[in-house]
Amino acid sequence: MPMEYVIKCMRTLCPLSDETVRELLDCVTLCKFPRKHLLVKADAFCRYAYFIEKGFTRSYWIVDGEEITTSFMGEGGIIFSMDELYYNKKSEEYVETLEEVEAYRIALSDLQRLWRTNHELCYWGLVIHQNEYRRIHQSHKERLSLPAKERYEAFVSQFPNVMQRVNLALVASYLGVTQSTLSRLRGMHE
Amino acid sequence: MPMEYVIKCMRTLCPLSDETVRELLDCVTLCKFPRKHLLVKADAFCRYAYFIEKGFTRSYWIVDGEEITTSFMGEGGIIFSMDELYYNKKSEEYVETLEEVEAYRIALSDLQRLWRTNHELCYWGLVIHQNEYRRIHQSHKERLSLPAKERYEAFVSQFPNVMQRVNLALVASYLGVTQSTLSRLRGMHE
DNA sequence: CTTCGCTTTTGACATAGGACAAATTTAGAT
DNA sequence: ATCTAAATTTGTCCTATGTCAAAAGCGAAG
Repeated sequence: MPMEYVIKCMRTLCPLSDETVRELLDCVTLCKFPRKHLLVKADAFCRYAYFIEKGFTRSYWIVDGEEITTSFMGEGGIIFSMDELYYNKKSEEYVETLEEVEAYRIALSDLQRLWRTNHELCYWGLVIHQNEYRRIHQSHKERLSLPAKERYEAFVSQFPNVMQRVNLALVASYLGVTQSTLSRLRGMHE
Repeated sequence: MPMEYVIKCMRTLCPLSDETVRELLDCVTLCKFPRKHLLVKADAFCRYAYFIEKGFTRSYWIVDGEEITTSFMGEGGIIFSMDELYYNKKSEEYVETLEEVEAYRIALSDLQRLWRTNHELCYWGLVIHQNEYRRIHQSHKERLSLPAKERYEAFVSQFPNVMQRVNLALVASYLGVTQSTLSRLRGMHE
């Protein structure tokens, strides 16, 4: 059955009738991408969102030539350009695969249409936005109130597997410190 | 007509039929609050969301005795505790009025019910979450990539009227600097 | 097993912004 | 106008983190 894992994740968030799932499946194509593939490019339209069935990605900006990682996304997650989906503008962010990725692709126009016409999917969209909003709000708080070392520790306990799967520099830019500083931080205390 | 301004704002975000507006109005009560009133308290349930018709509020955390302002909200905005609305947990944040506020109050349970039963309102909920998510994501980027002075300048041009309406310390904690630093920053260059 | 390239660690020094306290300005009350 | 409390500015010193560059470490390809 296609989208098994993705659908399971969606159904943990809110109820979706079989009819709704069928509607969604009608709009979806399975794709495979190699490691280091750019799913979304800055300053371009991408036209699709991706439901990750397998693999791992990161989103980042380039500011003054520096990459700033803004999020990591794994199985069950959904990838898209906010600028494009919300405002029909070119993306400001990149999204790249960190491993080989299997994902279900959906046209942004279909996703928008489904949100407008199908209440269940609209509610699911609301719920993922709520969760994401809460998450980013929390990390905002941590950035304002915790010193770098504790932010690192919070990161490790929130994403225990990520440190093994990606290299230091990416996590450093996610935490808002330099790679050297992060290296020193984790050198301390064990 | 009640909720004139609020409804107008909502309708700039997405279409709402008169029937839907009536449904919403049925759940809503007008309230007035004095300056410095706590609309939402941390570590407590508040049970309501507020549509601001007139006035100005701020949300904040208290971390180690320090207040950290996380957002300002004015006319047309909606106030609620994420923890409570999303997860039925006690609020972690405070929300206080910075001026006299007129707001329409709705029970969180009614808001949740409306989102579940009324597609138009659910879609409106999705849109406000999209916008808020985009905004916080952007400010996250600024915090990671801009030095304090430029973040201050970005703040001033984004909320030109806020600096006049609130005192320095609140903006400082919003920007993640101390009051003295912010004072020095704006002293520079004019 | 050696080599080449990538990643991480370490070192020396520089600096933005923090902490704390005092001085000054501003704005309500009387 | 005057007094008082609150808000802002300023001074001094301090620390966490940045910058830049060099040195290790490590893993895949020959």
